Amino acid sequence: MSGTHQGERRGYHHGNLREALLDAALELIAAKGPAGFTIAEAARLAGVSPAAPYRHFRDADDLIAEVAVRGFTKFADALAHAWNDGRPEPVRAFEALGRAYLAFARQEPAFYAAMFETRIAAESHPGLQAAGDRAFAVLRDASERLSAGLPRASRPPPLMMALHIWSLSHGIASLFVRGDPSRRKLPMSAEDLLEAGVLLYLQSLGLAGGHQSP
Amino acid sequence: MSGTHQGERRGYHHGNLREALLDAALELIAAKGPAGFTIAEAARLAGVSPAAPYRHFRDADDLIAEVAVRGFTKFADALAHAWNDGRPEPVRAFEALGRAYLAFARQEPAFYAAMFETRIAAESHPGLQAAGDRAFAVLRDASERLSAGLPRASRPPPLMMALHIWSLSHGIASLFVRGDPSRRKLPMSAEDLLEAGVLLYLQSLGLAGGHQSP
DNA sequence: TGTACATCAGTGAACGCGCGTTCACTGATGTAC
DNA sequence: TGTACATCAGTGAACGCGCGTTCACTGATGTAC
Repeated sequence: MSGTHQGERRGYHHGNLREALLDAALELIAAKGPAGFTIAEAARLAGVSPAAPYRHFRDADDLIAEVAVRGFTKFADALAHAWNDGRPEPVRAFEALGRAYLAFARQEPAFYAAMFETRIAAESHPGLQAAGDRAFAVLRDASERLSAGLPRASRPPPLMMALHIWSLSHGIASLFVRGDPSRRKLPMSAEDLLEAGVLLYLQSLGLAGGHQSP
Repeated sequence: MSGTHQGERRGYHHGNLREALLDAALELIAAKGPAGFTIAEAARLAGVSPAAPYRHFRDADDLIAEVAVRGFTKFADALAHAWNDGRPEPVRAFEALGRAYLAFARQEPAFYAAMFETRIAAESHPGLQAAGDRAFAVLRDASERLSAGLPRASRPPPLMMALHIWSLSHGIASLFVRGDPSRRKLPMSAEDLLEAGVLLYLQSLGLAGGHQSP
């Protein structure tokens, strides 16, 4: 994935500037937050004049939106892989999904920040809304599957269930996972906190019937 | 100089510049997000030269941290008022607490952003950590009260319970409540989403036993 | 196969801008006597 | 009560900086014939 790093100076034409700028943006966001990113510095990191990025992106928001789109795509893939179509067993797969959510926030803080901590209007960048929807769809599908195993009376709307789990995961990720100095300490790991929360939630629905999983 | 607010120009000395700068910061954060705030613009809004703020704040982070401290204080008050010491009845009071959480995020988006969407290190500003802790303590105390009413076997650690509710509330607030164009639409109100989530959660503990509250 | 030409992608210089920050200053306010 | 003086709080000019953005340009690449 690194793409362009070793001494393959290609002379006048960079050859892969678009990708190099997206990489640079990730690096800068990781180091200084989404607000610390500038087009000029990304160009410098890519070894290119400050005017060059304008051949590929309209402005900084356009570039960050593209980072967010790619982040959502990776995110959706990671969630789908963890859910694994409900195998080997829906409740366990659902817990794996939660762990994958936090793992992404932990391992890809720059993507996560571009996806959730910027104020770019989804309408202005067409693919963005769709990419976010694809990630959410994994959660919604998983919720539907879990819900289908319940007696009709105690069956909650799967969409609501997905929103609850997403909100809980995002809340834990943004309060406790990020490596920033401003985050506060937890008496347990974020993963354990989320898993306990999800288990209690499912328990109230009659799933995961009360056992404390080891 | 457009004059300050109502003709109370006090001449050379502003008289209340510190407060005026904090107000200006709130206004700017509300309009452009925490990243859009600058000392120079706050000075302009307060009708004062760009050097004046340095008599009161070391730099922009120092000012924003002070906004965050005041935000946490207001937030703690609002939560405590809603919880009302568990009256008239703990579960209902707990739901009121959740509504108060979202109401604050909705009505004071600038405070909320200063509190949760900036990257100021809590250690660098001494009062900040303490102010945040005071707000969280309301939630923790409420959780302790609820937990105390449970049979010892099914009693979860109150701290964990408070962290779950806080995370769920914060997740819903940051994903769905803010007035930004980037937020996505919900098929229900954020308040209803949170209330349903809290009820299901409490239900799993044996509280709020399964009834759908009107 | 070679050449002329079109298009593409990056250059480098320049500009205006707003910001952070410093400095010696000065008007206003408070206080000792 | 008046006056001298100290302290406080804001001024205004200045600086260096990095950013966004533009422009005519030019080297590199692709293609028609």
